[in-house]
Amino acid sequence: MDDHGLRHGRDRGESSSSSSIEIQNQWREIQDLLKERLITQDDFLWKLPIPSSSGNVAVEEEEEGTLLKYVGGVDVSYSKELDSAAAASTAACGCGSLVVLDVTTPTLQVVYQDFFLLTNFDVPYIPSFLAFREAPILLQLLQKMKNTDNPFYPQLSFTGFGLACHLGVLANIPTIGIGKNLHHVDGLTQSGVRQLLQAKDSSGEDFITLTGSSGRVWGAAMRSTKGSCKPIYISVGHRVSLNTAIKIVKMICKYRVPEPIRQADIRSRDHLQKNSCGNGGTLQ
DNA sequence: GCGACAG
DNA sequence: ATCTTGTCGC
Repeated sequence: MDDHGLRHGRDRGESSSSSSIEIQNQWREIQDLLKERLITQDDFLWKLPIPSSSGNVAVEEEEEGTLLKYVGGVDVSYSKELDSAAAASTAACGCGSLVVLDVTTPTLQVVYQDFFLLTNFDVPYIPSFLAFREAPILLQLLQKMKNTDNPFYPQLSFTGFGLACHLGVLANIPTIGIGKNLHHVDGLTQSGVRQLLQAKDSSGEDFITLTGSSGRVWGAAMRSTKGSCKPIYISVGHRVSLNTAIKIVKMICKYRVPEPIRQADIRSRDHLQKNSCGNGGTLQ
């Protein structure tokens, strides 16, 4: 995997007993380097399919470019015995997934899926640094498709919140991040979002822009379906503008969580469940 | 200083 | 993230 010279501390042969503070300082440096390479505008020319129940694929009329057809979704599920039982056995304690949906079909058909079972995690989960734990797993799944010239290789991928920038830059793929909860950072609060969303309620718009106290635009909060009062959080990813990200999210929400993420989530959890505990170590 | 804190 | 029962609604 080409990591463009960005390696985790442990890979550079540094002491594995680095303190959490030292690790975080290293990770912050890497995040700063990745940020320099982040593209927050559209850098492609795509025709977006328009949702229709007829089964015929309509596209936005005036647009030129390639039809957006294959959209990926990634996720990592964890077993409850993450740190105890599973760690000592051969059972899987985690599962990374990559799914690809054909968004030109009315049902948003899943046309590809692959999994990566984990028997241990060498990277801890630290808030604000989620990507360092999950991105390496997902990069391998993407790289496997690329190496085999798989025709379903995603033109764009949905990721969990906080992974979009990191994974997008390292895989050089357009990404949109989706969160089910707000990451409290840069002055952003749950109650602040609720208030702004409530105020927007009457104006017809169903989303608000998330601007931190630093002035940085982190993404948007939106009600993805009519019935949901709890918003989803869309993060600015790589090579996709926020406006385009919102458009794309709107066209692939059968439920509150956009379908690529939802399928990646459901299928990784299912695959993990079938390959843990009782079946651990004895199943392929 | 303390608490809160995506997955 | 995961644990866990029922329950309410389309």
